[in-house]
Amino acid sequence: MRILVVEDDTVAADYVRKGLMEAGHVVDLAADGDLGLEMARAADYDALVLDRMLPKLDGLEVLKALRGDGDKTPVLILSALGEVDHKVEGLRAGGDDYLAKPYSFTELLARVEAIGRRSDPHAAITRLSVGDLEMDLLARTVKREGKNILLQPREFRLLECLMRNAGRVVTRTMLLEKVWDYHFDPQTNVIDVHISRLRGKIDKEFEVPLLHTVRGAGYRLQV
Amino acid sequence: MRILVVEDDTVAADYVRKGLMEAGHVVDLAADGDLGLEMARAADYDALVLDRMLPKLDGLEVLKALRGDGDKTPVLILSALGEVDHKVEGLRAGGDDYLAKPYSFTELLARVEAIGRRSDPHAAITRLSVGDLEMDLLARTVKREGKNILLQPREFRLLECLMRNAGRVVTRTMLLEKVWDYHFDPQTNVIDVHISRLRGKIDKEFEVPLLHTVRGAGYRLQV
DNA sequence: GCTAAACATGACCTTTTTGTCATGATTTGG
DNA sequence: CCAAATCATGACAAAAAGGTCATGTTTAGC
Repeated sequence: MRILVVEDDTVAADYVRKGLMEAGHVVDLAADGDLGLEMARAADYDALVLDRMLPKLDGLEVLKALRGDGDKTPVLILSALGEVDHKVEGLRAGGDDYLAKPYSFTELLARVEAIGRRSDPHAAITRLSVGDLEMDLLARTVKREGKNILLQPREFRLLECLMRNAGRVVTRTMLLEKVWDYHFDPQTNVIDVHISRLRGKIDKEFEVPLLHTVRGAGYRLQV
Repeated sequence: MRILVVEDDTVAADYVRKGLMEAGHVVDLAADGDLGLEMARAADYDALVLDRMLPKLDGLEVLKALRGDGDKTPVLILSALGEVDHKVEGLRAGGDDYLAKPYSFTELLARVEAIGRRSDPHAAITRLSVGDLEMDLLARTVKREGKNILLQPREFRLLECLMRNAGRVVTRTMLLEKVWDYHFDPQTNVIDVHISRLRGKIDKEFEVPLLHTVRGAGYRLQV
């Protein structure tokens, strides 16, 4: 299993990493919340061990940010705060389990393996949403403000790519690769045209535009 | 959420049931391990709350039996035994979480909802297969004998409809409704044509045909 | 404010996909 | 075994989708 441990206490972090590695897992470490969130977003882990108290970005914030992305990676929250209310808070924020310090490593291992076990590798995401824009990958439908929007296949792929990278700039090169399977520059303005057509469907008739142009870079989907 | 509580202490059981019901869940009770196992097998619960110590059949045994069936319903183990080793034992047996008595109801609720949450009711099917024919609804790909088969959108919908009803006859009327959204007879042979084209792709070059004609009725996909 | 680059969009053409028709093959009931 | 019904399939036509181009608009640097 690939596990990301986000923990600022280097002694504890090394201890946990060593133990998990001996149990046959691949372990990455992040020392603060910012880095942890970034790593969790970048790679696809089977489980996260997240310290509650972290520099820069609090553990709960990291968790909320991930869940906000639609990321369902199982998370074990680790904390010195053993009170019931804190546990409840952690679980409500989207945590899968909560372990209070001091903990035994055996228990941590058992719990990480328990939460990771059922993170079905085939539990694919079937829905995406950005603001009031929703996409159902299975039904192949798109809605905004609850109203159905009819997209052509290519437009659908384009929007899917943008939604999967919501909040980030998607470059023209990325679009050509992901949406057109081109690995070269076609020297035409296909992208511009399809962006325009997409805009006409998802933004034109609505108050706030979601599809933003990032001059010189590409496009970004964001509220 | 539908929750099964297996607990012999009627006072505790009622207390838990009352609380869960107030939180908007549907709760069934079982007073011993035998009954609990039987009920868990019979119905499809979103989560199980399983007392560790039970008359007739021990909680861990119930859990092992369920996991042995391949049942993946999330289970919260409840127990007076608070020691680490027991927790580990419970989690190793396939439990998703472990709560030691005495527990606060709020925590129990949070934990049950946490483990149940991921057994997503929207965990839709994303793959279909009939014999060596496989369909990935998300990737929109079809394979037979591991070889990729390229289908047109309408052909894909047609095959999907047939695969979802594999082994059963799918009538022409059903096809018109599900694949063409026609609620009348178009008086043409669209179906015949598309069935023919589909056959050319999924059956023609293979040993055993999967797409069978049921004269006067419709078609059936079967090995 | 002018200019060049980058982007937006309407019009048009090409390709792909879908549907229709005609014809031939197969099945079933009498 | 024959005729009618049912189904299969190749050829063609219509419609839809995708792409290109030309032109207009916006932006950033000077």
